[in-house]
Amino acid sequence: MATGSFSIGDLARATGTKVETIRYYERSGLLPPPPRTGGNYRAYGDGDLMRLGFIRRARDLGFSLAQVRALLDLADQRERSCAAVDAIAREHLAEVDRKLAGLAALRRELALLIEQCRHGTVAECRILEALGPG
Amino acid sequence: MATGSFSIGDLARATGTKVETIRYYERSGLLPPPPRTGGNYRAYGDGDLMRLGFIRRARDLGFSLAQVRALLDLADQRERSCAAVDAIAREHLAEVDRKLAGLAALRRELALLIEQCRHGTVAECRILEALGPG
DNA sequence: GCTTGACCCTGGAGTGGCTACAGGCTGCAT
DNA sequence: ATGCAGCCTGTAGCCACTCCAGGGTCAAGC
Repeated sequence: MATGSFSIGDLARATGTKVETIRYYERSGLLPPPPRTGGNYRAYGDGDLMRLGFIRRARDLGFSLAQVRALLDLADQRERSCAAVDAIAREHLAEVDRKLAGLAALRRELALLIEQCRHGTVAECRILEALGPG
Repeated sequence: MATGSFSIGDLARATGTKVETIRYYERSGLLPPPPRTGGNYRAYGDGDLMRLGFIRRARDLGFSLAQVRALLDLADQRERSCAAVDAIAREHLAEVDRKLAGLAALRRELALLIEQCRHGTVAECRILEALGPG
């Protein structure tokens, strides 16, 4: 038997999502528009809870909403090969690796800059110097 | 003697910035509105070249435009201690470290997920499973 | 039955940091 | 005179939300 329906606030609490974000996901087509109560409140069911949970976990792993949409679409075609799912995940991993490398390089430069600070006046500041006339 | 003035396109090429971005910086108050030619073209000088160079290098290091603004303001008060400059840089470094840690953790999780893919059908996909009912 | 307060609704605007038009003007070479 | 690159303004779009105003709804307490 189905668990009774619940409000957007309940869904928000259950998934750690803000109410506005849930409505935004609905506008974006990630969540289907749920039925409404007599007072025009959204009435969600367990399916929505699962779907939103999926979205949140994927978002926490850094997938874009477009990627999440693609993953959700794929999840519905249960007989297909999961190669496409794997491809999305691998592409995302590659992107994360690119970001990590960039951020690490940036960190090195930034640390070097800070190291050179001799704590004098602004006029002789090495940090501003390094950013300066280049 | 001053180098003659040059156009926004020249400034863009010299600094590797898009023309639209330069105009955006002007709107945002990061670059002062330059004098105009008879035909209403922006006429930049060497000072602008240096200032935009500074902005670009700071942006490349990941400073926000608000931080860049603060650094530029500080750079003008040449007699002050550069402690404030140091503080901005250190705060940014800390932020970069936070991002690095988060991204590294995310990478680990993502790699684990992908590793488990047995390349079967979507129905038995471990990736979707891991994102799923949780 | 009435009030209070928490919750829900819609629609619109704002965030950062650009980027991309559309529609028109300028400037220089041919 | 003509063509074309480059410049001008103003506006809208991107991502993924987040917040707000101005209202409607509902359950609990008195």
